[in-house]
Amino acid sequence: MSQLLSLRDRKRAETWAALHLSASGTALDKGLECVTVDAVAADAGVSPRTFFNYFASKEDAVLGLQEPFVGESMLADFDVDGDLLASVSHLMHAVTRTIHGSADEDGNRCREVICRYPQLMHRRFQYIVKVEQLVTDAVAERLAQSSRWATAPAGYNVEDVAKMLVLVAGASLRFAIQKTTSHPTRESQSEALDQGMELMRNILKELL
Amino acid sequence: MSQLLSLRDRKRAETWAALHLSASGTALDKGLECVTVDAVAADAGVSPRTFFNYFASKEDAVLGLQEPFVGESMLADFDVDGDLLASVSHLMHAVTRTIHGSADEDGNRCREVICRYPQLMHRRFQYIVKVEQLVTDAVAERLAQSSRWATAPAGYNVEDVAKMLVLVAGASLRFAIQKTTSHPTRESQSEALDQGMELMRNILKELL
DNA sequence: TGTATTTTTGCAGTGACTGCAATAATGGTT
DNA sequence: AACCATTATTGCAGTCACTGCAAAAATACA
Repeated sequence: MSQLLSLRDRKRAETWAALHLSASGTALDKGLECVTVDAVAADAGVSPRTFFNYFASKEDAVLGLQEPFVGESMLADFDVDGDLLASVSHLMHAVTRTIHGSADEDGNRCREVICRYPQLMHRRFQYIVKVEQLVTDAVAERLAQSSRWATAPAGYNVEDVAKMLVLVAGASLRFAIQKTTSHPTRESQSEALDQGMELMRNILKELL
Repeated sequence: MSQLLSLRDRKRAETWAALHLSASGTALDKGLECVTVDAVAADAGVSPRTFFNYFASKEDAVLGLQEPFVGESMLADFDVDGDLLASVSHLMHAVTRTIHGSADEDGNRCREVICRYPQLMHRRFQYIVKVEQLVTDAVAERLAQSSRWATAPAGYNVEDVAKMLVLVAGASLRFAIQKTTSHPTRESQSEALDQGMELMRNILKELL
């Protein structure tokens, strides 16, 4: 188990976690203004300069953000011919989770920090923009292979359709995020996501 | 004409424009890394400290960003019982324009800067989040007075419906923004907005 | 053990941004 | 014109995020 990672990788993971834990903990305990790179680095037992080997900014450390990626497993139950909106929103949800390198227990802590310091949401949105780009590419690839969607409406291409799908599906994701961060309840975010999708359908059915 | 504004207000407007023009001009001519607060302030003939009386950050100066607001005139042709999605997206578009204090001719310059330095888009998104909040409140108020929308679907309230409407309408706005900034054509953004809305309708009709 | 690679670290520097208090400019009043 | 209240500008001193660079330490590998 501990041999799956080399000593180097294990230490890296430990330092990453120590920095993130110190940053988010200090933010909750003493306030975000007390979170300085120097203090966090000292708390984690590394030099301030090393901090930037792990995080591009102190906000990233507080939220434990990492570069998002589209994993193979996430695309497994992506069905172009099924409920496309649901597929896309679930894919976005899955990829969005990859920007949080921390464990699930840490999720509530982060949500609490974001709730107290909404400025941090902005930084998270930056990452979500990256998620949108990644998912758009992945969706476009799937659409291009589908007989139904390979040809887009006149004046548009497959990338446009993918982009629009991601933006619309992203609406329900953002709805779910705003709901769960302003009301830090126990209910899971994927529940909120499905509820948001349902509300969206209800409204749109009336409007189209 | 020049008496409509007091001397103080006129000078303020001039200094604002000088700072913004210097910042965006330097970004285009010499690159964004050459845009420093000191240089911009000197170029505009004010002290560096004064710069921060006008802009909260140097990015704001480059893009000429101002606090968004919902004007009376924007709500004039908002029709709750008509094409609600179109109404909301047009309202969002109108409010989004208020974050750009500069004149229309300056729009292309800013789009060019954003195109060359996509990091700036993030700062703009921060303002768009504010736009979303403002428009959500305005829309919720209108919905509450409407007989059709005053009662939301079970489990949701009017604010939820307004939020979702804004997010969905925002999707077509973001689509239009991405289109026009990656392809800085002459066609107006409101055209792109309507086209995006049309694409969204086409796609959603197939999916609902 | 020796060597190549990666990581950490210190250092010195740039530049954004802030609070504060003095000074100057402006608006309105007598 | 003279006077005062309000508001804007400025300099100063300081904090802190973030960077490039090169030396030193840790790790991997043969």
